[in-house]
Amino acid sequence: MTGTTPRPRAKRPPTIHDVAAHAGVSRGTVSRVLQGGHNVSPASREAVDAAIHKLGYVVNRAARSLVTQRAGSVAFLLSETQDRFFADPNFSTLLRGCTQALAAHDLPLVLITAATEAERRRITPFLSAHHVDGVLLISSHRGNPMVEHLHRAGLPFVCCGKPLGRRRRVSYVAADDREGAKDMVRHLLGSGRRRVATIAGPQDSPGGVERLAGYREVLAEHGLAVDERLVEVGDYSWASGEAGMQRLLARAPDLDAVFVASDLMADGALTALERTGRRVPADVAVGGFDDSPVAAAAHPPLTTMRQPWDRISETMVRQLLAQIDGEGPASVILPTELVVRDSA
Amino acid sequence: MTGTTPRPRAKRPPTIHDVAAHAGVSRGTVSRVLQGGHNVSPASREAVDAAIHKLGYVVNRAARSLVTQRAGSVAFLLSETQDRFFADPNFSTLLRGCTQALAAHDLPLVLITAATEAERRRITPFLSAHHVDGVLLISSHRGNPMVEHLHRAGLPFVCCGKPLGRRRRVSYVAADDREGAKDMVRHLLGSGRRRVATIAGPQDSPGGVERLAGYREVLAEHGLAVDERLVEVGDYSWASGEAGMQRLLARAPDLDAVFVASDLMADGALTALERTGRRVPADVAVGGFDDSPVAAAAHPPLTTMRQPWDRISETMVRQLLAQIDGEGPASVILPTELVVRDSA
DNA sequence: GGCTACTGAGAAAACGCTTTCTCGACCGGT
DNA sequence: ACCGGTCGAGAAAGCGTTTTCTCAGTAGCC
Repeated sequence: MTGTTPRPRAKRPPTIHDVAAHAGVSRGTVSRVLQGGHNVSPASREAVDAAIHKLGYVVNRAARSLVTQRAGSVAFLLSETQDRFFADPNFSTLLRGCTQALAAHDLPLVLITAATEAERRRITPFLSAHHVDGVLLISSHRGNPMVEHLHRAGLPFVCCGKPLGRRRRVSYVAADDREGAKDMVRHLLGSGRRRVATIAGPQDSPGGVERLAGYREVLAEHGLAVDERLVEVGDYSWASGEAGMQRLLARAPDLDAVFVASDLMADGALTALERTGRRVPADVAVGGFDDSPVAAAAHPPLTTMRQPWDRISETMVRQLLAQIDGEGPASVILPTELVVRDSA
Repeated sequence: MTGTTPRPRAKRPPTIHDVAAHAGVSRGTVSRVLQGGHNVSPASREAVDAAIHKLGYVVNRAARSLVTQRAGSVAFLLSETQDRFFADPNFSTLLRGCTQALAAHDLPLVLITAATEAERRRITPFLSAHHVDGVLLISSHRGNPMVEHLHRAGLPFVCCGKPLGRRRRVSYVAADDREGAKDMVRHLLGSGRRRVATIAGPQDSPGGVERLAGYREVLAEHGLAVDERLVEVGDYSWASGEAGMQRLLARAPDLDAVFVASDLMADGALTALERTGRRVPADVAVGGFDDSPVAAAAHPPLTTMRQPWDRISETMVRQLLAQIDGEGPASVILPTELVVRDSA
């Protein structure tokens, strides 16, 4: 299986010392140039730049970290049940966005999972020891212990989604779930539907709570009493959407629209509707949430609510960098966008 | 600024020096204990352990890196077109698996994307400077420049999937695409089908090539001539599956089975089949590949081929660590598993 | 001309750790 | 007693940066 081929053992990369020697200046001067160079004459700067280029010098981040007391990297911390997030296309979009936003600042992204208690124990020292300069916290379920951990460790962090814990003054960036839900329900009502049901998300997640609240608000706004038989709660999974729809149909066969808090659940709901012979959107209009790939692939394609993931990731990174630079926590809520397809 | 400014000295985390003082030994002894401690008496070891625990000491990785000349982290390098991978559930599984396998070795995973030329230019110095100890390379399209880059940088790396470049002796871990495809086609033939078509993956990806080769092999094995009208090539996307199926049906309306090289394409194919009134599996049997979430959610649920992602990630990490420890490159091919559902 | 003020750049002190190197202590064998 | 050998542990030399601190040189200003 293994033939031992001597891998070309890389010769030591050049150090600041080599650059200094080549440029005929001291190490300190090279460092000053590296830092953007105040107190450096144009001649020196030029000589140093030339030497850097010629030797292919790259700063040694470990050495820099040691003296600056900064890690020079940021963690992307998944403290949610893994499957829920890793399987979620939104997660991928967010991860990609954060990676790229950080890359622009020359900050590598360190991926950390902390779903189980064992994992949390393992990473806690890592975080307290400030092996990263800050944390992008992907989690939202109520009472997440990481929020408290991070706060105590004095580590800057920004949550994705409004945290449901009791601690206030936590920095977070979120889509406007409530407004998004309201827009979607208004859209359903706008097409003349009057018996609008909902399949909400889990009530220990901010999205689940807010989207349901938005649903109720709009019904009230339109003078429609909320009929609790029209409300189901799922867990964002396909199966829970299908099951929820079945229960709704059993309790309220006359419903003519349903707002589902995730596309995956909505796709499940479509299956349940189809099985009972109902046509979408003719008999029942269906509105999803997320604009995930499954929405476009559904039968019929789902009308849904797009979350601004690009802006969310970008904003999270901006907020985190601001905190690392000493600013206080802040929260940002970004608007969602209605995507009209065939289902409503 | 002449007087002593009473700067609120942020309390530094404890260093090896503090531990040594507490334990009444020298710094060297503490370090020896940290390294697993040879040449340390039980008494000293105990004293040091107690001090570490009491002070909550955590090693400073930057300082360690500086002296050991090791980064103490590993990169997960996505050098594929981002969308193709970030949207892929397999990618998430792989990423999660690698993160956890590395965590067991106390190695943080650094996520890096290098899809565009600009990004590649940005990360090349990072890699050549050995800011990571090794790379898990997620890419496969032909002639990926990163393979050459990494080799030149003398950085250990393991590819996910067999690289198609000309350089040999590259370490890689892959699912047995060819055997998997063969098993699936055999399964289709086993249910009595005789006009088995295929929608292959892109022919610049190893999976695409191998799965198509497996298809051809099994047909030959059964004494069936390969009818080129039964072969379509897609790009793994839903849309390309739908379009491919349409073209197949136009060219060969009598086909009674189709082996599709990805579940997403297979789902698209189902839609195309449904539109022409064909029933699955009664009229046409459909076999997918990947066992992605969409497979279970499809109508009907897809029979598919599961890739052993857990074992793949685990094996990749093991191979990488071996290389970092000086061993030569090696390649491992892992078997796939048929998942029978309703579509075939 | 004698101050101060500023600029550019070298010398050197950290930063926290690993790893020699050295040395004393202790052991058994002659 | 003497001697090679082993073992435990302190002293100290770095690892490659950044950041003082210092100082020579040069203006600027009365």
